[in-house]
Amino acid sequence: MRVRFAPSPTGSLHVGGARTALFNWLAARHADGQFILRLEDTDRERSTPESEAEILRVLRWLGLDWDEGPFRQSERGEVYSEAIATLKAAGAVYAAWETPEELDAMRAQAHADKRAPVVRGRRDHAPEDIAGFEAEGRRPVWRFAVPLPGETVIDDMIRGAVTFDHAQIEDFVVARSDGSPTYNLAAAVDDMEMGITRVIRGEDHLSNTPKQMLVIRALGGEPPEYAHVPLILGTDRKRLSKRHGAASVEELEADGFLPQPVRNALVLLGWSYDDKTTTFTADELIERFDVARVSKSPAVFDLKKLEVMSGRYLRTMDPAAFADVLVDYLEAVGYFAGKDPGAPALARSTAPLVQRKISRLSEYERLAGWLYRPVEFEPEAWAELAGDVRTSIQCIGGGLGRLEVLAEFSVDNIKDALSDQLHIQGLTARQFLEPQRIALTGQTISTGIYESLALVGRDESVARYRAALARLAESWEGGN
RNA sequence: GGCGCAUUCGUCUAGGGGCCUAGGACGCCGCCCUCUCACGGCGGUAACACGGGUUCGAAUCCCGUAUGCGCUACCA
Repeated sequence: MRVRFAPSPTGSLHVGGARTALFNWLAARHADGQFILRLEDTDRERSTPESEAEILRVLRWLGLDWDEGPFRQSERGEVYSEAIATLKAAGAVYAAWETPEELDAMRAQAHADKRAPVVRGRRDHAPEDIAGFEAEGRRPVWRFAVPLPGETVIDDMIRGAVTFDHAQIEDFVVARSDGSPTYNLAAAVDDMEMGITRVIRGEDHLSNTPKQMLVIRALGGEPPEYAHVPLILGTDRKRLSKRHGAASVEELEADGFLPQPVRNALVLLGWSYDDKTTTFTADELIERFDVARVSKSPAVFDLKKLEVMSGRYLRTMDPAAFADVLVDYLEAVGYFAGKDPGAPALARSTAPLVQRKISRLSEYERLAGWLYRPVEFEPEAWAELAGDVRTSIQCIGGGLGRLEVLAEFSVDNIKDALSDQLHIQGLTARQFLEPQRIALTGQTISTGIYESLALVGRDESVARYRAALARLAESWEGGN
């Protein structure tokens, strides 16, 4: 089996495109076939090299390696010229001289008559008329002569038979007036020429398919199998786009998601293995994926679900591997810029403190940000302390007294000492420990208290406790 | 407007005539655990778009309606 992914490099890879790529890749790997990458860059206005590079980068990030390509349609001009010549020779296409204004008028009229807005060019111009057109510098487009009457049936792997009446298909343009091929010509020719046996693509291409089948047959080829997958929607049930938040894979990456859970979430958009399994390894996907099982109806992309999968994945990771991806991520997003040279090492040592608590790498800062700066109280955190200054001072002071004299500043010792102290003071763990957390971190949410204390060490811990106490004392006096 | 596709809990879905008083997962609600945030455990809430058929029997098949989406370019 030979499949292809054929994005147009006019932006970054969005979630829908990524899923299509994934489905194709899985189909190829499952059947031990080839996955071909082809850039459909015939739109010179919108295609950019940056976009192409980004798409390639993201595919690699997702782990979707291709066997052939990337091919660029912009470099295959001769192939299309030949195909167009063949079609001309076979009489399958004809020159059409209609001006844009005439075409608009035809379509407007069809709309007014409640008819299908199909364009059929005039094919009965007198030779002298044509000479006249040419004399004024006009060049014709070449339109495909859709056979009438007739119909084309797509035997879609997902939807079953879909029939299109030729009366509803216009004589679509195959070659522009400058001779360049249009999408429907180029895609058809490439699929044929590249020996593609199965086309898996978005449902938005369903109505193009009969046109491409017509071209392939006119060229003497046999169309591949088709599988049109439903579109992916945003939470407003509109086709997913930039305005739906993280709609591109690039953004998901920046938001701290790893490729494995992203893949897992994408594949489950429209496909399922059974009624229970929700996580798969890459190998399991390759073994189990079957495009015929893809659902017919569109799915809403739910970031929350991705987050859950991501969190689960992170938690099951080997701690060393987790530390690696965490540090790599922080490095990549520039987290260490302007920080102490020891910051990456610090991040690595704190990885175990956050692994169970975050669902995406970008949440690291929320929990561990305090480690990278001098004490700096979040307004809510300070408010919590200042709400009951006397108690806060008692708790922090009580904790300080124990920490200062601890023989070995280890997690276990800290825990024992503080637990003992809270009993002595007759407080609940929460009442007693919260002020400690705030004194140490300045945050209401942080890494675990005992681990955090042990990590920064006695000197730093004591210094932070004292600073908090001093500030509390000030506000106490100020308040009296 | 034309053509096409789709329609099961809020979301992703299982289901392909009797196994369905519709199953799972996420979310949500409650409880437990608990040093915050989380994690984890337990329990609960919640759906076959509507109307006709076909059939002994329909979420499953057919028709219609409604709604949504896609295409409707010398874009891809």
